[in-house]
Amino acid sequence: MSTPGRPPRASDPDAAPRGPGERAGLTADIVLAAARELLDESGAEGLSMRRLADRLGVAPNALYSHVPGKAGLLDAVLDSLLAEVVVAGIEAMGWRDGLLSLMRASRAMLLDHGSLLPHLLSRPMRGPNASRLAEVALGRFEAGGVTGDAAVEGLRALLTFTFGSVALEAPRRAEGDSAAREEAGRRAFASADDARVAASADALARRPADAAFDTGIRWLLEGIDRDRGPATAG
Amino acid sequence: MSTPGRPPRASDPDAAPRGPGERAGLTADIVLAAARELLDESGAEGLSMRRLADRLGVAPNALYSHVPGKAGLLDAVLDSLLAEVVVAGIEAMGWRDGLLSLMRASRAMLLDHGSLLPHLLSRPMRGPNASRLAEVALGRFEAGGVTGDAAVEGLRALLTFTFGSVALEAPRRAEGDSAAREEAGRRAFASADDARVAASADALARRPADAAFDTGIRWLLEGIDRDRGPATAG
DNA sequence: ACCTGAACACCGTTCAAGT
DNA sequence: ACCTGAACACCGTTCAAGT
Repeated sequence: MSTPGRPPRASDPDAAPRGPGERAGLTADIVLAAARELLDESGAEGLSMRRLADRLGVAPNALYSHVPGKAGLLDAVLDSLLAEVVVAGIEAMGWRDGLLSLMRASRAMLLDHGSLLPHLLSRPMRGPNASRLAEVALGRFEAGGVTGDAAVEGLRALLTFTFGSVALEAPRRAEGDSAAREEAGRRAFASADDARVAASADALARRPADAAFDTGIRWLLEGIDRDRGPATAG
Repeated sequence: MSTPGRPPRASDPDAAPRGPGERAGLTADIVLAAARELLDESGAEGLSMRRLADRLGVAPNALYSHVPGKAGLLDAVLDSLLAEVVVAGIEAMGWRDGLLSLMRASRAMLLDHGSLLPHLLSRPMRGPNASRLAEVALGRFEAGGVTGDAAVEGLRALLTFTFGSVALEAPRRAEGDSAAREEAGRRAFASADDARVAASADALARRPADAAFDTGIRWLLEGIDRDRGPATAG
């Protein structure tokens, strides 16, 4: 029971097949929304142009009327995810606590979409939400008396650690059966030829706790704080 | 003028085509060496099973007699690259300088093979050379009075920063015309709605100096040193 | 401008068969 | 045990053509 009027809507399974020239009613926003659905369901590996087109009920190449290509689509998906990174009341926190909270929130979002990290790392981050987050971070540095190039270098160090953390953890979270894998790792380390590795097999195989992330960020913030120069204490 | 004796060697273009059952003379080491050649020539993107088989003069599926699959092959390639990470005289250095040198050397190797980093991050590092490097690092921590779980946590923090650094820099080094891209980034940041981002456009667009890596590692080492407890100073 | 059909040039891996 | 031939189930993207 599809509606009698043409053209048929995209993704309507009852619709008669479209011929060339018949509109499917796609827009860039519809494509982006469907891409995010597909991403949440099956990760970045499952997000292909062909599967996306299939879901929208169009031919694969129809997407290229609304999106510049796969890389550009993933750029848009990533920026829409960055929009969800928000730390309420960050201005009321101390500057170091505020930056820690911001990195925690970014890490949490990225861990939820870990399969997208390779793309994030390989592309320049210039979307509006990346810019907004950088602005918030630079504002917190400023509140702590860190300005100019020092703030940019500090921010880069925090992001380096944050991205490294997600890059190491996301693939392990994506794999199921983590207990069995951890045990396999423990045995592999324990049987190594290297004495200290064998002795620390348990710790080496153990997945890092969230607290280890906080600790690393705090070490960096401490270093940034000290390099700011002791004269500026307020 | 190929040698009259059969079976023809792999990768000999003059050889007559082989039928099923005729040996090509492959071994796992030959496959690994050819994979490293292909990697150096065209990066991880150019390293496909089919291209590798083509180079060796065999059918694509012939590789599966010597290698468990592409992931296992890349594991072996990575471990063979880790074998080249060596810091001469590391025991004579202070423990912190030794660890900094080790991270620098690891970073340099990974930057030279940046296209392999996604695979490194997505797989557990359990090869013999990964183990050897972990042993060296744990030995340096021990020399500094950091032992047990604290040493493992410290090493993980250093690797998190190192991998993050390579993950952010390698894609940008792989792209040519870096001056033009940097200028494009500068303009994008300068025209952002966010005031601090626009004001720091130059610094944000600038590629990080090698010194920024050293600084981040030193901050982490300082934090590790302090958390070791002040009583153990030697 | 938006969409279809068909094609191009690839992937990694598996299965059956030959020696 | 080692290799070939053929196939499966995919990719992203481009080109020409239709309305």
